[in-house]
Amino acid sequence: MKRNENTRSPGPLEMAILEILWRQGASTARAVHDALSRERTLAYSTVLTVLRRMEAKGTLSRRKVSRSHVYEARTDKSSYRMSSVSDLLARFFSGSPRKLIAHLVEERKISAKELAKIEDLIAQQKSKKRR
Amino acid sequence: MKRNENTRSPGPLEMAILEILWRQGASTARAVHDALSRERTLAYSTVLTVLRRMEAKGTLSRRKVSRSHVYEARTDKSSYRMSSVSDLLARFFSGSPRKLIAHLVEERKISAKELAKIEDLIAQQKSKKRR
DNA sequence: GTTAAAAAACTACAATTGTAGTAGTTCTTT
DNA sequence: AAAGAACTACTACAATTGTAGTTTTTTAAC
Repeated sequence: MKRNENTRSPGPLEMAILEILWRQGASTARAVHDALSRERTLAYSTVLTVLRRMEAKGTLSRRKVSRSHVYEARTDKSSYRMSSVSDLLARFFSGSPRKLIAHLVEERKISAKELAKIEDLIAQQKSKKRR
Repeated sequence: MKRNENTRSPGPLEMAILEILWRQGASTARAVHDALSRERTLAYSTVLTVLRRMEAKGTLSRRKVSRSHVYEARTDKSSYRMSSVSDLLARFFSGSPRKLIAHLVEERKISAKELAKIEDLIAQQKSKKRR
């Protein structure tokens, strides 16, 4: 296929696993499986396989701790969030944060209280800039 | 595999095709191929295959126009944008638009001029609410 | 030490996506 | 009508992802 310069985003199961690792920090396959099992039914070996693959791809790191392995996300949630926001900006708002904000205040119904908080935020930011 | 309740998001090529259809409206395979060719090199048959698949999946509709087919995105860009924003909110901002806005004003360097425009937007929204 | 439990590794398969070659149809233009 | 051009359809294959059974290895408990 020659799928060069791969930036394919994680599939749903991979994403769920990342989510878990972000939430509970470095975890064993068992712990990940347990967490996933709260939501859906999944064979333990399935989890192992996916963890192994993610490690192979570099998404996760793992280290041996006595009998088992402990997996950890290579990227923290905030980096991931950062690039997700960038993606969204690029894709739908010609890269302009302002346009996204406009979309949010116009399209989502935000309470007056929230709007006030937002105003505060911006005021703060403005004064921060001035200093 | 039994990949039930499929919400798998479009792959990069599919996404690029959607992008093109959104930009130029309903188009023939030829037109899509031409547009794609401006960016990368792709066999015409590749484009045809993907268009056919997207139609099969229901992402696109197509209708015969004389010799060729005209493909059209079943979902417009703004719906797509809407759900992308919802996704992002849910995934990283516990569903709160305010938190996303906070992230934007804090993490992205926004010029004073932009900040002012944003303030206007919010003021407007507030008065709209009052009415 | 032998056995049982826990974990990891190996193997396999189906669906999806990217990619393209090739064969068949249909329209246009002499 | 014959040729050629423009399209579509058919077929195939590799990589990725979801899914899980089976086998092997490791460790803990008799």
